Amino acid sequence: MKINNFFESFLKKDSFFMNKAALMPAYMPSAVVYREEQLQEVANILAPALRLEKPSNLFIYGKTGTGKTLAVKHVLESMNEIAVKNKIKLKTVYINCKLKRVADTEYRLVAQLIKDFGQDVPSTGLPTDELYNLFYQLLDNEEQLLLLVLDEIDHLTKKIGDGVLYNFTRINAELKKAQICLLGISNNLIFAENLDPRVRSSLSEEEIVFPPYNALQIQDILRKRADTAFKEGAVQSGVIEKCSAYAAREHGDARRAIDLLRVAGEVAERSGAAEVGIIHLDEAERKIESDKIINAATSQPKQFQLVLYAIFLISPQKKNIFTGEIYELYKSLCTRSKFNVLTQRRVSDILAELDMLGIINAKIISKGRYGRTREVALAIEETVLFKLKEILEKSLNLSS
DNA sequence: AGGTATTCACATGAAACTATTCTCTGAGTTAGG
DNA sequence: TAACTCAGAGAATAGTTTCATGTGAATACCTGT
Repeated sequence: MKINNFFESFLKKDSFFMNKAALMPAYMPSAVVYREEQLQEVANILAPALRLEKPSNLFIYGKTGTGKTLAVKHVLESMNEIAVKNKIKLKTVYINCKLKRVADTEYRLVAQLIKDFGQDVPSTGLPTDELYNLFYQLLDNEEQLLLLVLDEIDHLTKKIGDGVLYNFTRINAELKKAQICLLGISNNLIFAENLDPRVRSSLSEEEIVFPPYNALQIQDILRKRADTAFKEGAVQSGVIEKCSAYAAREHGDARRAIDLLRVAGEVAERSGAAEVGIIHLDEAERKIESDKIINAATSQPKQFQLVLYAIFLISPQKKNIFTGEIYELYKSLCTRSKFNVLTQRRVSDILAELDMLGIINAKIISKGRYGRTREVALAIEETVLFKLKEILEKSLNLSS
């Protein structure tokens, strides 16, 4: 009954949101603003594709939330439109290499490509070169040009090296009828430096850098999104300004600003406030931070959680913890709760990964005569720590 | 005192192994003609 | 004889282990003054 009442009043109370999708990460606005220059450049470079001449391979750099993906998708879309209208055999494929279990290995990348050509391949069991062969056949059975966008390409090479890219750059030589043009997108500005020189030179025949947005631009972007997302008058004045100031201070990350605004809206709505105010922004920022960390921690495998839990246990007494101490405690935790014990080698890697996730701060120090080790400290707030600790205890079902 | 050499406690790298998931193949089995 | 079943071989992948090598600076050990 109580629940019923709750839903009733939930329905009656009208939401701030008109179209929340406009603040979701997947949203594609109809126009890209403040990226005209880059947009034009991309278009210039890719335009020959419409005449079925292979454009230069293109490489796009820029930090997160600078509109790279958006701009490229826009260009692709309009090229597709024109290609369809004029019956040009141009095919564009967009692949995000970061997506786990979709395109984060060589095999899966090619499998994904084949899928885009309308064929299905098993997720495992076949040799990789068979996939390549199938892909060649599909591609080469008619005269066409493939525009292949590899988003977050740095993740791919970090994980499996640049051999794949080398293969792709060489494909053209083997194709008879079709042509393939590569377009890489990377968040990492120095990504190409540790790439095979051959790959680098052929991959980045052209390069475009996307600069961060400045505060005013973010503000404008934000306001446009907010206009579609929120109902009239739902957002207090000053909120958008503050929100964009936050994001600009970081590094001009528009996505973060948009997330922040959406979460602030949700927070405000849940707390029953009359409109979205500046207080909600602060809370939203905290919530995003803590959600991110809790999410990261709980989605890790059990062994990671055990290591993390060991750190939790030691941290109240000591500020700087060393690998050895963590490992000892971890070992006893394992035996006590009947998990198998991993080697110190592995735990060392796990610590490095926890550091990457931003859950701990690990610094490698030398204690001179007393060896070299990681100096580990927790990187999370008290409140989050408590919550996380509880969750871990439950999921590992150990207490005390 | 000043300079080298040691030494610790891990870090870092490479290769190999394990378990799981999946396909493909061919031998053996079954059922229908 | 065609269709079916099922075990075994081969792949891809994630997570580890094993073995080998690297490393920064506090100490131990010299050395000459």
